[in-house]
Amino acid sequence: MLDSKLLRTDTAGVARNLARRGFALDLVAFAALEERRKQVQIEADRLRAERNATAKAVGMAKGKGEDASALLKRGEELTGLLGSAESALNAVQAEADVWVLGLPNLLDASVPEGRDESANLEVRRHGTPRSFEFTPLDHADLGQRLGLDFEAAARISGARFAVLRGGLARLHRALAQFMLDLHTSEHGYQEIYAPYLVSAAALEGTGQLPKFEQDLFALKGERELYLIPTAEVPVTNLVREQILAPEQLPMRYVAHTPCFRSEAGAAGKDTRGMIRQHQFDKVELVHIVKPADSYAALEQLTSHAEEVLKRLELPYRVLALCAGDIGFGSAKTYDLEVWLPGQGKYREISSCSNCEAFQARRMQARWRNPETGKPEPVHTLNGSGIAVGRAMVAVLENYQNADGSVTVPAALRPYMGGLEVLRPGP
RNA sequence: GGAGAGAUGGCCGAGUGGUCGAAGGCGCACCCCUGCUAAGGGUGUAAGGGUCAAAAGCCCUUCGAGGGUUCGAAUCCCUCUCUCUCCGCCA
Repeated sequence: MLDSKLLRTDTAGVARNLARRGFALDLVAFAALEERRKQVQIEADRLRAERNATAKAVGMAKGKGEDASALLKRGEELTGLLGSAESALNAVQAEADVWVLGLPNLLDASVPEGRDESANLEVRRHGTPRSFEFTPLDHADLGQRLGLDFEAAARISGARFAVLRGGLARLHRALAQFMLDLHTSEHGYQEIYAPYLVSAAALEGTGQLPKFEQDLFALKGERELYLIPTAEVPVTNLVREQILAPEQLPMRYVAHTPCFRSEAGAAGKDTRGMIRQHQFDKVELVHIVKPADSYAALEQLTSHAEEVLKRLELPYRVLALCAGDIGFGSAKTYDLEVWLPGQGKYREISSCSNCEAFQARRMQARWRNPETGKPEPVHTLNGSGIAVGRAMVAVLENYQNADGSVTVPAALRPYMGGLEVLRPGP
């Protein structure tokens, strides 16, 4: 959510910034709505003030034993007027809320111009793609003989699910454990176990609702609950409706959770393999920081995600997403892309974003700024550190051998009971 | 799943229809007193929103949430959520 004061005082500036994303802010409609809201609210406040004063006067008159019938009559009138004024206010307010909640975040000045992913800016590269003396397979072919079973998953759940067996299941677990250990013991994160089912309010806080409901899995039943699309939702919402002391910041959290996405808009994309699934695991990093520190924190968080790839010795590159490709709630995002020999290209494996105060305002997550003495929104950041399923894909493809076996990266061997090579089963 | 109790400010806790945003205490901040320590006295101490260029001021909202009764609701009625206790079941 944008700062409503800024939206009102610098509407043109906001519109210019949002235009970089390709988002057209309708200035005329906004001005009209705002004008209407102002009038209706002033009128409702006025009526309520008079109603309160009248009611108080009734009490005093009765206390003194005076006749209050004129006041009672006026009170009745006011209650009627106030009722309609309030419903008018609620209507305008609801309209304004939907409007404001649908606006994406402002972009940081450093975000490159551009309309789609082709304009993303490569910031740096690490590692060199290995040259193969044989034609590398993609993970789906390779994995089939190692225990990657899409057919079984289809029978159980349908398309876009995977079953992992044996060594592959363990490799998957090893990756998650390795990442958690790295972030908790070397990068200073607190590990979090959080709910996988969350309320609509939590999703509104991090920005998935109201706009992106079609990407979520909602539960049937009386309770309005959704499966989390990322641990960002429960973990960032840890600070919702809180006023934090400056000493509590920064907070750094890491959580390993499954993520559930309906990917409604991605039909036909990446249908092969386990690149795009309805369910996948991710190790997520979240920072809650003072506003002045958030861009330093973004660099730091990104470097923590990169460290995972470095230790796994996987070649990757870092992209600064361009204006048109950046996510709804983010002011600036770096994507990490890992090299996949099977596809012969770099593919997204992590996305690290500074949401500034966008989510904090929606969640009412604040800190007490000692300089002003006032509660002010914190800044929130999140990033994958990293996607477990895609990391496994990258390991399989980059570490494959001519005979269809896969060498276990050195960093993972302690988590695999010392196993050095995953071999195809019979 | 069954039975019961509860939800008030940073915390504890009073308040069952009127001048209550809410007594009292604790905590915290500042000041005074006391040559240290201990004790004492005073003042202040919520969040959100509107108006305003901004501040001050003024106004509105908020006593778990939503609805209702009433001129007026922390207080009465209904629904829901959450917490606690006991029983049952359960990983």
